[in-house]
Amino acid sequence: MARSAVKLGLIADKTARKTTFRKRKAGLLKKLNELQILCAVDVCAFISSNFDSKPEIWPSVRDARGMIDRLKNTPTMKRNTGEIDQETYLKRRVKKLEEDLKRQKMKNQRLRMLSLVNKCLAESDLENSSSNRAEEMKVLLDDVILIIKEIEKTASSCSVRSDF
Amino acid sequence: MARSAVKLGLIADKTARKTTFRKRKAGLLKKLNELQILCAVDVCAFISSNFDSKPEIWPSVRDARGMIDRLKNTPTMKRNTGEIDQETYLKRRVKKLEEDLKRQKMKNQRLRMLSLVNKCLAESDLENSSSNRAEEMKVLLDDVILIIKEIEKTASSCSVRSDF
DNA sequence: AATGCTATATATAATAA
DNA sequence: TTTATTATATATAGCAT
Repeated sequence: MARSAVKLGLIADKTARKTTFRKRKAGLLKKLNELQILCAVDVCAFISSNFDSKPEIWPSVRDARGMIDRLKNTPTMKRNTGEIDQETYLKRRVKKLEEDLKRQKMKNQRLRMLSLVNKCLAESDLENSSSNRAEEMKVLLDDVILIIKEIEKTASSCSVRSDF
Repeated sequence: MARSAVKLGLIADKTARKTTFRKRKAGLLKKLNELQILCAVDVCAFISSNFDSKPEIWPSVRDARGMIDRLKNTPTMKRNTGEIDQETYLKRRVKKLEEDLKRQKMKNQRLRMLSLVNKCLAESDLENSSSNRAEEMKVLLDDVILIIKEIEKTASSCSVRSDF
């Protein structure tokens, strides 16, 4: 994004790739930090590369915990109680929309769970096994369990939009 | 980053905050995507806010899997092939015990997950058998099972990191 | 290999529609 | 309220160190 525009594809030269990686990773982390502070939202990211010996995990484990709490408490969407004044055509359209939304919700939940498992793996792989870490690990696993239970409960209810 | 520089702090006005959030979230996801493609690294991020009803989770399941694979292959210690004095011998014993501990921890994790999967499957079979909800649930659980298998593989081939 | 330095490419804050 | 348009602020690609 400077002297010349770069095409979106793997950078062939390994040295150049590593340089770009280091610069962009730094930029990305800065942006994450800004987003978190400016907008009061929770953000969590992992960057795994063979340039760094350890994956970058951002922000701290403690903050990641807060993030998980928020995910746990994600509210189920209010039902749309709109009156039905049209015929079968409209009903079908509504039904289809609801199905799409449900599918999206399931997908999101799968992703949430994957992220959590990912987090567990990262912790157990990367942190050495001091007792504190083990304890934190257990808390994380408990969160996974809660979310799985939540999936079970909400499988029959509907939820809302996603951005993409 | 435009008409004026903004100070790094919570944006007071909620409307402005939301606008900034949406824009920056989009920018961030774009950067994540670019970093992943340009540098061939695995990236995983999520953003939880009360502007969006659902937490933003990035990237796809497929890429999250790749991420897990990479974490699995996190470099293990260099093996010292030199002479083995008493200290080295003891270090190895300690290391072995740590490995055993870790393996046990992974095993416990696996067992807990398996137990949950079984429970979910059982209840999923009992309820809502008329809809394809059960089918969706099974797809979800298949993911869990795959992850568990990966964990299992990791546990059986893991070694403890040497750098502390 | 890592860091410093610009010229450009992008991101985005303020504004308009 | 969201979306489009800019004027600026930032990020960063290519080099030099």
